[in-house]
Amino acid sequence: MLSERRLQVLRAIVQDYVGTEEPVGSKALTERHNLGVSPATVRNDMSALEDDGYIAQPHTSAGRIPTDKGYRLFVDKLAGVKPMTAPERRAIQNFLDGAVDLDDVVARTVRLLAQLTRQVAVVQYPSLTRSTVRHVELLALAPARVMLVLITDTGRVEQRMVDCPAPFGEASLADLRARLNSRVAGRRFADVPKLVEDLPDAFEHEDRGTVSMVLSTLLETLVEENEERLMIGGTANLTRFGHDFPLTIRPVLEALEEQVVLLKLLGEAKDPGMTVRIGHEIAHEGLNSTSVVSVGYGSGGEAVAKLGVVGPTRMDYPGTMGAVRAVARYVGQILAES
Amino acid sequence: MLSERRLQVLRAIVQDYVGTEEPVGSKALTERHNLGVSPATVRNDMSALEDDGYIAQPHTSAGRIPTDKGYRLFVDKLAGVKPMTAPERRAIQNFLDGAVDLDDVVARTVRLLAQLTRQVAVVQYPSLTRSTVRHVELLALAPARVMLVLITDTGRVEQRMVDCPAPFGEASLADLRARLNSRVAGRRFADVPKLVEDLPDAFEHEDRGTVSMVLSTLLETLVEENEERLMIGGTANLTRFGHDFPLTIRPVLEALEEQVVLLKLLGEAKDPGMTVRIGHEIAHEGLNSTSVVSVGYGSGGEAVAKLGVVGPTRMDYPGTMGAVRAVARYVGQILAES
DNA sequence: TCCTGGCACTCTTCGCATGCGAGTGCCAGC
DNA sequence: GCTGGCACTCGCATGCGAAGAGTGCCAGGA
Repeated sequence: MLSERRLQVLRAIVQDYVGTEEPVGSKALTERHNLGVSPATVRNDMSALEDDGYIAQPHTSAGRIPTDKGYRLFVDKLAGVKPMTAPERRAIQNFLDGAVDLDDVVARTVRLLAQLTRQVAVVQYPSLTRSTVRHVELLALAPARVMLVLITDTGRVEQRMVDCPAPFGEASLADLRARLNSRVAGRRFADVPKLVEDLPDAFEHEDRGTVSMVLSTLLETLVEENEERLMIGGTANLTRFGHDFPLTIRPVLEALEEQVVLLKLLGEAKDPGMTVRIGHEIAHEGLNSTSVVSVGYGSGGEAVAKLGVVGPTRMDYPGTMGAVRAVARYVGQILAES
Repeated sequence: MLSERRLQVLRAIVQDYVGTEEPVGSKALTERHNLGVSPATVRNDMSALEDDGYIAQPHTSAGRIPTDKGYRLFVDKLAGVKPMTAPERRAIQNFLDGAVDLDDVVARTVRLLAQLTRQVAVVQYPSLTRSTVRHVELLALAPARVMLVLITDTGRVEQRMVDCPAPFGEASLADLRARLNSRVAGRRFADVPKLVEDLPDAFEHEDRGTVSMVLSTLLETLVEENEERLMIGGTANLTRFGHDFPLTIRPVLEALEEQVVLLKLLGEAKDPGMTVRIGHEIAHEGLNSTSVVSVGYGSGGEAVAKLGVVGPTRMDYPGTMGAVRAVARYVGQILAES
């Protein structure tokens, strides 16, 4: 077990390194933090921390930098979440309050988060699977062509085209629309399949094919996982990384474009609260030298999607976590109101 | 006026520079292209080209690189559009054919264009202002709350919430829905305002406020310019630029996030055909060392939106133009079919 | 037992001088 | 108007040495 002072040394190293972006030495440490001991003592502590794998030196006779393990300890034990200041909170609220629709909420959230953290922001669209159905609309575009529009309680709208096997009368359509809505409106997506199971039985034989097809399209839309979209912003902040970074920025940009990777990453964070993944804890190669801070957000008590930030492992964790948490909270409020 | 051979020299310089990314000298030129003259002669030609501002040397005793003016001449006079090969065309078609809805078409187009050109691709969503209305749907979510859903002929769906001044009966809603659709379905957006002008008169006095409000929301949605969205992809290709590029990639990423800038840029290209803007021809600082190749696309004869590519001024213009044109053509077909 | 000052050692970084090579510009000759 | 030759200019890589930062270790003291 590490002594109290060694933990303080580690904390100081992380803070200084995040601030200066340069390996930090024993002398500088004692000057900037009053640890009450001499550089030599700190050197001993550092040596111990290095043996335990919390810090490392890029090359002999350079200062130390934290390892992923070091950051992990820092995040778990040594640092809290820095709360937003009152003006910041007001700014967040003002900025988000202007949103006109769901797309706009997401777009504004991304911009906001990127600006606050000066890093890359990622916001997942409210997921379908946890939401409830607000309304299902059916429109006859042609005698044998129906457009299915699904509206969720989070304001999301999905549409699908259905090519019917047989012409489908306006009356049947109205009937189906009414029956469908009375059964599923307000219900959770997960419950829908069972609720509509026997619906085709209520129709004339000639219409059943079409009804089944509409229903299966609806169910497809509900489960369609790759329809989980997300919005990314603040990629320009990647250039703030290092000086070495042609090498490091590239795979990150590539990973960001592969939304699948990000969705998987967000999905893996089981913790309903905040999750921080650091460096090699992220399976995906190319994000190995980045950290991801993510948290669920949602209207009401339950999280419907995630949002977060991607940045260098050398990031201001307390500040980033504070911003992410605050933004998630306000977005939840906005969604609950609309 | 430049002699034929000098134009050939310019063409050779552009081609070599695009290929090698290094300033090209007189000796290398004569070796790689059989111009039929000696390096000394080429040097004289280069000197003349430099005096006219078509090429420049980064520093004394280095080869020449084309200036923006040089690229302009190259694009206008010296190079054609390189057609896609048959396999490439098949690949484009296959890739786009799998799309399920409008979002998917746009997403696939961006990916495709980025891959083909190995540059940053930009695709504007089919613009509302030039489309026609397919259907307007009204849903009562609460006694005094109506959701307006607008469906366009390009498959785009816009929704807006309307808070009514007074409760609005289901019958009135159905009436309004029917009247509205009979008037505007199939009509161009630009014509809608006049078509619905007198619609409130047909309703009871108590409902007129709500009807007016629904209509004005509809009109707002139609003209809302900042709802012109676009999708961007292939930003990782920016890293292929130079070695110097922490400086150059940053403003480009920033400009790309400012979608306003890109929309303005795409909007400025009046030419219905392909437009190429090179370097300083682009007003926006930060895109000064990039070129933009854009073209309109659309279902049927008319362009409904633009798509294009952003890359370094040092790009393969013929190839890029070929890819952009081909993709635009196929996207148009896809939209016409759906 | 733990902290401290001192000291030698290591390694990176920076500045500077040098040599090389690519490329140019110009000129005289064909 | 083209060509070969030649001197000149720079940028770039290389090598060397000094400076500086930081470490590790050790002996001495609380």
